[in-house]
Amino acid sequence: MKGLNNIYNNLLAAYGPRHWWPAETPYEMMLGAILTQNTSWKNVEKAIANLKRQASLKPEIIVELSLTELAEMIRSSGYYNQKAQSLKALTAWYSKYDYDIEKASKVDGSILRRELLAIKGVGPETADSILTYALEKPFFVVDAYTRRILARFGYDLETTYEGLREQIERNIPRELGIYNEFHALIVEHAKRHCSKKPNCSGCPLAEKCRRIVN
DNA sequence: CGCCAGGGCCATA
DNA sequence: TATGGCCATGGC
Repeated sequence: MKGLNNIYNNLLAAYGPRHWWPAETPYEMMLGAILTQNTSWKNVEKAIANLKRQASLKPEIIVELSLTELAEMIRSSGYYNQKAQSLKALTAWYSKYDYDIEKASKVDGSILRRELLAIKGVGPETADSILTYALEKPFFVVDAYTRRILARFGYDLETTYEGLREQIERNIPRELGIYNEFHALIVEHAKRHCSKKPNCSGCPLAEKCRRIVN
């Protein structure tokens, strides 16, 4: 992936540091990762606002809620029955560490990743988001935007999730800060200039990035 | 009306 | 391993 670092630097220059993830606490970040699955962030914000109002967004309160109550609070995020169960399962996992992100972070990253992937409703993207943005373990977060943008710029990409993640990780410095910003910048850029329809007209970086890659 | 949004699970071949 | 159906709201 020739020039991937250069692509990153151009995105950073264009948009500045994003300082992700948009959440006040690690627990809020983790729930947000579930809620945003295949769902616009706008719909997630309403769900999070409800959880703050009605459960103070505390795991000790979430565990006491019935599935029906929880589902109703997150209704706006879609798939609310499945996601309510996923939030419960994730919270149950977190309880092993006494709802303490510092305790969880003491565990090796690859072990945490296996634990997260064992939770029903947590797939590779959600796991890597939680690892990077809550647990501070660097695993590059691959989402639909990542694949679309890199393909649009002209890279030849691995087809599987793990394949693409490792391909990217081989081509940028293995640093938490880089992983954190790069993924956030990709989302920012995609929302503005990389819709599903291949419309690169109007994208301020399209030409430059294609030159870097080719 | 259809398409899309910061996926993942499950059944099937 | 790679498709296909399913989950579901809200914005456009």
